[in-house]
Amino acid sequence: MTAELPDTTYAVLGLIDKVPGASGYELVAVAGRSFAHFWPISQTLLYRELDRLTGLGWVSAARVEQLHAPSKWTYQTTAAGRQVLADWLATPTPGTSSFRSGVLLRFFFSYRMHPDQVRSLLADYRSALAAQVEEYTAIMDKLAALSTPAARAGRLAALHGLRTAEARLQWVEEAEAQLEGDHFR
Amino acid sequence: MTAELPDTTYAVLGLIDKVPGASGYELVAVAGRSFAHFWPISQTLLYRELDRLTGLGWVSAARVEQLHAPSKWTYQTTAAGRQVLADWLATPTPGTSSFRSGVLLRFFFSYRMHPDQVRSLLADYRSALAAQVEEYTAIMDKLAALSTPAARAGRLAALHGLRTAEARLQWVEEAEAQLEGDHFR
DNA sequence: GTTCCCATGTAACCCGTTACATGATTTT
DNA sequence: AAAATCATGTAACGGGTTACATGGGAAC
Repeated sequence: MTAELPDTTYAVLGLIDKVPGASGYELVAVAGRSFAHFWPISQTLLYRELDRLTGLGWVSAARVEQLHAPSKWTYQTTAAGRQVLADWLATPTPGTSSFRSGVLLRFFFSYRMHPDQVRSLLADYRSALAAQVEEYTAIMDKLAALSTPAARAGRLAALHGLRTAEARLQWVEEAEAQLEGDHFR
Repeated sequence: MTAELPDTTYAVLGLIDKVPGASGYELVAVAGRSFAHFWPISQTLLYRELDRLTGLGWVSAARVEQLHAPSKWTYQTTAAGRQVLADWLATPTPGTSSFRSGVLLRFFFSYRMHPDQVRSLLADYRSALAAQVEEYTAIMDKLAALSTPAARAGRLAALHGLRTAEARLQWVEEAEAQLEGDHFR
């Protein structure tokens, strides 16, 4: 009967649970560094979820005055919030992750492009993927030192991105090989 | 000055260009079978784009009366529409594909779960990925016979999905191995 | 003295979704 | 008689985005 909240709400709840006592501003930064890779949220949205979560009584907000910076609100999960988080984590996940790729969409219509355009589309995709590989590798390196359960989870999440990007780089190779091969048929 | 239309508009435009003379109903079905895997759109949205495209003069609509079924509208790209499509295909793609994964989001908070819950999360993910492998393999098999440029593009798009799903299955293996290994530390 | 960081918020928009309505025709 | 297929559409909602506003303290 709980009106079906979006996963984003639980994402923010989980983040506050993970980083208690952080301000909205800090949470935006942490979200950008952590789960943004598989669950991006904008600043506006995060602040909206903060309001919702306090309204629901799942997190509590406390005003903190600062000397060398503006005053801020800090957040913590309540007992009710932690229970809700645990319940959400226990519910089976609708496995299908939503995915939209502008590259693949264009590639799907590549028969309407000049071969050079297709080549440059693939080249751009390759460098975007290479950047991803760098990014995920850097995250894993940074977390390699830590041995907490949270760090282990983060490392494996990054590994998921890494394996995905690597496989797609391999695909670029295959696609390029196939396109060049067809010139001689 | 062309007001920045969403990629979905061009997706539908490209589809009409690919399957000229199809009805909205048929286009919904074709979209579901083809680019839905990397660019899903609902029926309502597709019909809305049909209105927009005719309004822009990029496609023309013709009423067709049928004997054994209700009358229908059929669509074709105009010369202007084909030009717009070519222009869109020529513009560099903002490489970053948007991706949201409920599985990874939960996994990111897996340190708040019982080990059995993590196991079942991974198991569910594995079977979802296995289903994807089946799906993409089936598409590639179906297109293997055809040697048109469009079929080749579709086959490679499916291969992209296949390679991605395979890599993620491999990741599930790695994740499971790591979780079980940690029991003895 | 301008620019960057901290900190929170408002306004407007629209893409995309789900649910539902309608009605004819063909198949079971 | 019921169910599936063809065919198009309406209504309502909300999640997520971009752009912008504000204001103080710190750094260059």
